[in-house]
Amino acid sequence: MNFQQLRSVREAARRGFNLTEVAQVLFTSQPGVSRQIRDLEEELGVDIFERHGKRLTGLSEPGKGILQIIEKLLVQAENLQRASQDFAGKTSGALTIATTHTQARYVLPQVVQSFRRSFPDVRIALQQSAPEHIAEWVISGKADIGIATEGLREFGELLSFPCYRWSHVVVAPQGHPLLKQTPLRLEDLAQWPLITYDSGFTGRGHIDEAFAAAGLKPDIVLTAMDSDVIQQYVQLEMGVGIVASMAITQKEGSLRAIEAGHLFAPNVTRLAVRRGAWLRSYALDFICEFAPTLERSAIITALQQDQAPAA
Amino acid sequence: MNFQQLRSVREAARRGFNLTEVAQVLFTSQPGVSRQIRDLEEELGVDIFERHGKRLTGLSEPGKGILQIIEKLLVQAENLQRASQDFAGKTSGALTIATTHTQARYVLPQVVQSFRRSFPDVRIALQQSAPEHIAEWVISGKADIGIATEGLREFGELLSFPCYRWSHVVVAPQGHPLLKQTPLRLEDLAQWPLITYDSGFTGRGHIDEAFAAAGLKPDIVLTAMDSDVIQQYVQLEMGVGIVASMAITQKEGSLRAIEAGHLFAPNVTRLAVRRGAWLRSYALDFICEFAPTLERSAIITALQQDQAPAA
DNA sequence: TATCCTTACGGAATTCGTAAGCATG
DNA sequence: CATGCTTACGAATTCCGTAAGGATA
Repeated sequence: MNFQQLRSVREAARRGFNLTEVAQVLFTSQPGVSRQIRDLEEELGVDIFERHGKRLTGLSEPGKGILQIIEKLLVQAENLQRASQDFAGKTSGALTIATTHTQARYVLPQVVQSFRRSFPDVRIALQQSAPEHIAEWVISGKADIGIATEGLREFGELLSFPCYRWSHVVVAPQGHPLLKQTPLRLEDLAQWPLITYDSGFTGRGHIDEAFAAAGLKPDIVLTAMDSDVIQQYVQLEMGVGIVASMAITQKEGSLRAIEAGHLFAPNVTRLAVRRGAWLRSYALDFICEFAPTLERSAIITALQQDQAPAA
Repeated sequence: MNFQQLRSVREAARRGFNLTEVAQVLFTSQPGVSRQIRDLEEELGVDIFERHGKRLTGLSEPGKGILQIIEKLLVQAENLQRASQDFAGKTSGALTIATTHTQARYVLPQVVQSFRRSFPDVRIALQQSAPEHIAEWVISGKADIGIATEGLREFGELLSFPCYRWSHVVVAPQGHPLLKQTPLRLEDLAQWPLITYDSGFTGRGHIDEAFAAAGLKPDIVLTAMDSDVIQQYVQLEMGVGIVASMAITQKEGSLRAIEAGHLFAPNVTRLAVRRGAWLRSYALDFICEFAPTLERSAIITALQQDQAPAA
């Protein structure tokens, strides 16, 4: 049993059982991968993969259990490397953050900027995608940190912290009748075509809930993943926008914003890391910078728990 | 990085940093071990061990953290082997049970016997020792299962289950005056020289507590780890014995027993396994046989949690 | 001085990539 | 027939044990 064999198995499962692809990812030859897997199967005495003739088609039933263990083992192997780099005083490394557009565009810039000043040798990668994929990236180890408002709490493999609260804001073109309605009511809002986030994004859930609770059927004419896109279409007078308050930068030419915290439930942006993973020292610094309410020691303690307490 | 390097480091820490000894345990040469460790330290860029000149004397500060990760990694490696053996349908293997004399002598025989009938190919090892060592053995992976009445609950690394309750029994030679005292009171007992377990063994704690709570100072003339030894000395009329009820087999010649459940707090024998460890299928069977109140699925679920929930 | 770790060296085993062969969809 | 896995083979590397050297308590 060796690490190359284990990596081959893990990668095969991740890359859809295509060993040619696995070989490329692992910078080795395809026959090499083929043998790594065969050798491991032989040593363990178990077929890890289902085969149709010569092609791998999926995991066998035991293979699923074995893969779980292999993943844990390789996580520890990566932890070992990272911990060592920390102990060796290395200030270089990588930090991959999976997050949504709103965070990446409006919230992270300041944090990233100050982080870069503290750790100029760390390469930062912002992986932007949908909340459910953010969780996936962190769980698989492709991202070190996930930041999103939705979709991070449902996973036992993740450890997530609340970071800050925010509320929604209504945006409308200058001179729009809604701007005179004070205080703004949901009924007023429901009169107009609306533009907001795709479902599952950036607090969209709370928007739907608020309208449903009021027995209103809003006319949502356009949805997007992206606050900028929404505001762009508001500017084109296609409707009234509902966006996260962070997305209002005061510079949006003819657009005007109305606080809507009283209409929709407040949102909490969360930061998630993989349970059992070692975070490089600078990653902890990043987290503390992003969520100053978190204690460094509290994060470390929580990370020790490899698994969620049973319900 | 390879497994032999990791094993060398773990074993060096376990064997008091004597590489010659490590080499013997790992069935390899001493220079080999020396190089494994040096290579790993070089690759990780961290000195894992403290050195005085050429000799290893202890773990470095980073080494402590690194060792923790290595231990977790190697546990997963062992899990992988065991899980594979299960999946491969292997009915052979080993089962090491660390336990106290009382369990090994009076409780386990039936269980072991029936287990042997079900799994004739499994080699069973009973490791008999003091409760604190039992925990140690299970934590280090040298034993699969620990069974004891005391000293298993204090370790976050262990997952322990209550198995059965029992109480103490007073034993005295035939014709002893105490046998007429009905019901038996603590005050009566305190009149006589007593023989019971060493402190930390087999519910001794509850005995001390009971006397202390009653403001009595018992005259404990002899202590032993072992119910047989205690009864032997009672037979020699050196005093009155207090032993676990399981140790009364009805065949002890001239000795008579008196229930003492009303005098001392009841005891619960617990069974412990290492968190995060894979238990061979037959080990689960053994546990269920030993503690029929436990559900197989409940054990598996609990084992998934690698770490104790934070306090 | 006895124990213990490191260095040096050479043979053996393993590893790995290329090329060819064969099954699958 | 194009893609994908296996087998075969040879070169290069790595691994590991023996023997000798040097430090420590």
